[in-house]
Amino acid sequence: MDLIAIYECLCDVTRLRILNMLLRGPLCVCHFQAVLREPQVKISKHLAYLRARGFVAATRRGNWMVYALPPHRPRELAANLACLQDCAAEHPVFRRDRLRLDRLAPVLPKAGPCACARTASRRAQT
Amino acid sequence: MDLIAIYECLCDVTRLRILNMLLRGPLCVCHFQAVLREPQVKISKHLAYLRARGFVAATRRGNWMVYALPPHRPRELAANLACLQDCAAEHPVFRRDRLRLDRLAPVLPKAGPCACARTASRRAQT
DNA sequence: TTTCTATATTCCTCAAGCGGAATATTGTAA
DNA sequence: TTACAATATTCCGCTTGAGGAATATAGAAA
Repeated sequence: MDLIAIYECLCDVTRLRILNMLLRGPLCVCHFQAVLREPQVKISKHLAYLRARGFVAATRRGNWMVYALPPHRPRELAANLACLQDCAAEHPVFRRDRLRLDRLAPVLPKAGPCACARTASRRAQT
Repeated sequence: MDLIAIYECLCDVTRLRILNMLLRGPLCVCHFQAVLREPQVKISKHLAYLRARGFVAATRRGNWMVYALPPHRPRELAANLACLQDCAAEHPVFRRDRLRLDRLAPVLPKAGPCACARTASRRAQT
């Protein structure tokens, strides 16, 4: 009954927000930190939780870790993610996260440092 | 963020099975006992859990308690129940519960003792 | 009233998950 | 190498929920 595992994963606000962000596309950890504004350890642990259960996939890119929803999602996961996306569309917290995310990084670059790092160095330049 | 409360409620197999049964219509406690075949205290406590959070409504009918999904369901609850119904259609446990339920009580009578009681006395007569 | 039946509640123990502080790891850059 | 930056892990205290045994309640029946 892996439905239970799915619901357990959806039981936490931080994880919901992470998944909501990932519904837009792959992201690196600094994105989560910048958008969620939660302590690093908290974000890292929830990412580990999701990863251990196969709800997200992680890839290292130099110093950065890129997280994404798994390419092949079982029917139940897909259904519940769709449901979450639906519900999230109305919740202020999720909407705000999406806005912050759009402002932060239009898309994740295919290579090189993540957007956070680039904006940080850009800030340093100006 | 009452989405969390919904997911927390869906985290337990027994509660999922109860909700799956209730998606067909109102039921009394003996139905749950007959179909789920779990200890009385377990069923009662999960019903209390669901009731305390407004996920089911309860009415007394003489000695029996009739449980039902609440008449007016917030959008998120409705969405997730629909999703559950979808997922349940494929899971052996849920399907078996539905079958047992259909065999047990085609419909809940509008008044009088519940079907369990009637079948029990019918058994006693024969 | 007393008794019975259906259901709920209390008390207990146990395991799991959360959050945070501190620390470890891994890759890059100097 | 050494130092640094990004991220992960460990340890700890706390809370919550699950399950079961025993007991309580509420209504019907005798």
